[in-house]
Amino acid sequence: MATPHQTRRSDTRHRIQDVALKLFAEQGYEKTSLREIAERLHVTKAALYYHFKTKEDILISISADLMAPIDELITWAQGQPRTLETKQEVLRRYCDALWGAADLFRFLQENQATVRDLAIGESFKTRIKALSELLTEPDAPLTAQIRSMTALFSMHAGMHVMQSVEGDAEEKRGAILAVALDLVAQAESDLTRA
Amino acid sequence: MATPHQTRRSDTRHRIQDVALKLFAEQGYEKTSLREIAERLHVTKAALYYHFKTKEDILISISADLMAPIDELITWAQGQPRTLETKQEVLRRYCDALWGAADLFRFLQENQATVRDLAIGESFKTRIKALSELLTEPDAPLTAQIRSMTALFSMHAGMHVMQSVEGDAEEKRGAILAVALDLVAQAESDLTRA
Amino acid sequence: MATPHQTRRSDTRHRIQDVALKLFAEQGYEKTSLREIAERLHVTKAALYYHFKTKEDILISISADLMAPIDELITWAQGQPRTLETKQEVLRRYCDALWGAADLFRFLQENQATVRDLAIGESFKTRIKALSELLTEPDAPLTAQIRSMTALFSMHAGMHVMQSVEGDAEEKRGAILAVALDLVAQAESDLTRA
Amino acid sequence: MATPHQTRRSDTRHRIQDVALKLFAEQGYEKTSLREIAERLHVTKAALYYHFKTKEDILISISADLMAPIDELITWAQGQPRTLETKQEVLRRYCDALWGAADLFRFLQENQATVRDLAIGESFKTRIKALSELLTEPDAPLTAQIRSMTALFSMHAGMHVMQSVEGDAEEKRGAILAVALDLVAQAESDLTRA
DNA sequence: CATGAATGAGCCTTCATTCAT
DNA sequence: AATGAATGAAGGCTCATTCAT
Repeated sequence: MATPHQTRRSDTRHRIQDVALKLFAEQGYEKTSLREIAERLHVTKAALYYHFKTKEDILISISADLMAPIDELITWAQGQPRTLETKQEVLRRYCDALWGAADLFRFLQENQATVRDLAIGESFKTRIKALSELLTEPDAPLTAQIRSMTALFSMHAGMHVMQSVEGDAEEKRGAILAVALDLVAQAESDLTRA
Repeated sequence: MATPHQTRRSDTRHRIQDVALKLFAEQGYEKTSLREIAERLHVTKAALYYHFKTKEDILISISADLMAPIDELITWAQGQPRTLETKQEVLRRYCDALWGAADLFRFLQENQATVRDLAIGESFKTRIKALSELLTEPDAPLTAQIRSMTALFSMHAGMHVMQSVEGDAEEKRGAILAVALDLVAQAESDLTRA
Repeated sequence: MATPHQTRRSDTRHRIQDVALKLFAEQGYEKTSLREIAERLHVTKAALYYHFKTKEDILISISADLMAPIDELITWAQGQPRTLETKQEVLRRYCDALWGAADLFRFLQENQATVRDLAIGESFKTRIKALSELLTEPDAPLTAQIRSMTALFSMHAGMHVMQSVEGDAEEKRGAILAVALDLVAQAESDLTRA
Repeated sequence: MATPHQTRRSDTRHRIQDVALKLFAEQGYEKTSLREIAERLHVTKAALYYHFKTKEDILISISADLMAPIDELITWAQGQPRTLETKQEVLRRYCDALWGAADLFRFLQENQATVRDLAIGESFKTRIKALSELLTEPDAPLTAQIRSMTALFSMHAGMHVMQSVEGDAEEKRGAILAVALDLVAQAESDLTRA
């Protein structure tokens, strides 16, 4: 039973984030103007600036919130032995994280050119690198490395691309994960074979 | 034996296309202004409008030129039996096409949000769909379909992402292709197993 | 024996005035935003509006406080005989007043365009006029009038400009005053010569 | 008989400069918006940006044009012996330059706070310093230095302030110059006396 | 084949100010 | 005595596009 105050307190702030992310994901970052965001919320542009310093700041705040699970995942994984089982658990958890913040990740993937010179670009790149380092060793055979990276990226691609394929969403997600798990397993056997 | 006129005529046109594609790929479509393109070529913005009707038209013309190999590939494949061998040859040729027009495909991948409501968006989507239909059957098990799509998209991703992995470019390209070929092979055996 | 309340009450008010004057003098009136003033004081903009009706009102209140000595000087001088000795004493006292409220006068001089359509513009102009009438007669020869005005303005200019000249601050101030005193003396002899 | 082309060619550019300087001088730099300038010229804001890169650029271009005589004066004077006669000639010419670009100098004086962090601020400061070095020696007695600087600044002040004094404009200008000339003469005799 | 000049729409951002609490 | 939230107006600037020459 939250007090009305507390509830309303950051209400607008959250609504801005929600609408912004929705529009950013739907239309792209540059094509979404602050005017549009403001209008959807029935506030003025200036109101946005009360809550956020800049347009980019809105995005940063969204990312900071939604990226947290990824960070936790990375931290957790770094404390685990680098076994196949760990790697597969990383993928499973990453899959959850991805689907849990689908809009943000869709945005990140579809706006790479834009994101590249925004602050969150570097921040995202860093996480991807950390993840890929958890899945593969720098001295592994090339093919193994590529299988691992493919496992990672197939999940990114899978989120939006597979919409053309018919089937239940949950089922598809499961299948995507299964393929990814298979890929790291193969990568692992590349290692022993080499 | 082209007339000097003809030669010079397409010269500027081509230079515009080259510079535009370079900038589109480097900075993104929206962040590249016609002013910038014109300045690099030491002509005025108005000159661009002599050669192209709109900004988008520049992109369309580039795409029309560079997409031709893909169309040929699709046409060729549609006349072949849908065997594993054909599918793998599709991937091999697609790999060539991708690396042959790397800037364009990099652009397409990094500007999806933008491209989506440009004419070339639909045009590209159509080709991807045609390709994926060549690689997989709609009634195939989900996992097989996903493996095929992953084969396709891993090559897209591979173009830029693998730059962080050390190794000779040609070698990496070979490895990426090998993994993709392997994926369709697995997809094929999913079929027989089902 | 001020009550604690009273003491604290004017505390914030004064701090606002201090910070505002400092920033106005440093950066100019328009380039100093209320946000900036508020931030320096670790209060909100709205707090400023508790103490002052408008931005201009802050300036007016500052000016009202710091201009008092000038008013006293004028009142005093108007009761004196219009001798050279009086005029020189006016300059001496004006010099004190100027240095005593250096920030304000620096602000007034460096923001003339702005000040012109603020209330204090007129108020300042009135005082300058009063002062100049104390130093010179309307029917005096042109040169005499100019010497008197120059005496006045040289002190304004002197405050900031002479910082490039090396030397002890007090010494410079003395020299500036000396030159000014000399100028009115010359103005006076212009009179008798005419 | 200029060709219509040549005449019209930079017509707009010049008209922008004229209107801008007029408004800058009348209202101040910050209080003059590009919208206002554009409206007076019956063009759009964007047209201004065709001719000038930024608002500040308009000012810079104006200053570059109107400051030329000052630069010439400085160059000339630096090639002359540093006699009293030279110094007085400097003042005479400076007086001409000042009245010839009265709007610009009025602007500079009334917008010092603003000008300070504009490019032309430094540029103006440099010239003033050059001029003052022509009029006075760094090792001269303080009073002499102040008299020289006062000579210089009295002319600045004189341009606008003396409007309150009645009398023919030309006559007033002559008187102001006379007082200034007198001041450097006195500065010079301070030297020999010391 | 290309330019010079201009436009209209729109963008992000900042500001002084208000008002209920 | 002060704040949190919001507003309306405006500002400088950039962009794709047009058109007469």
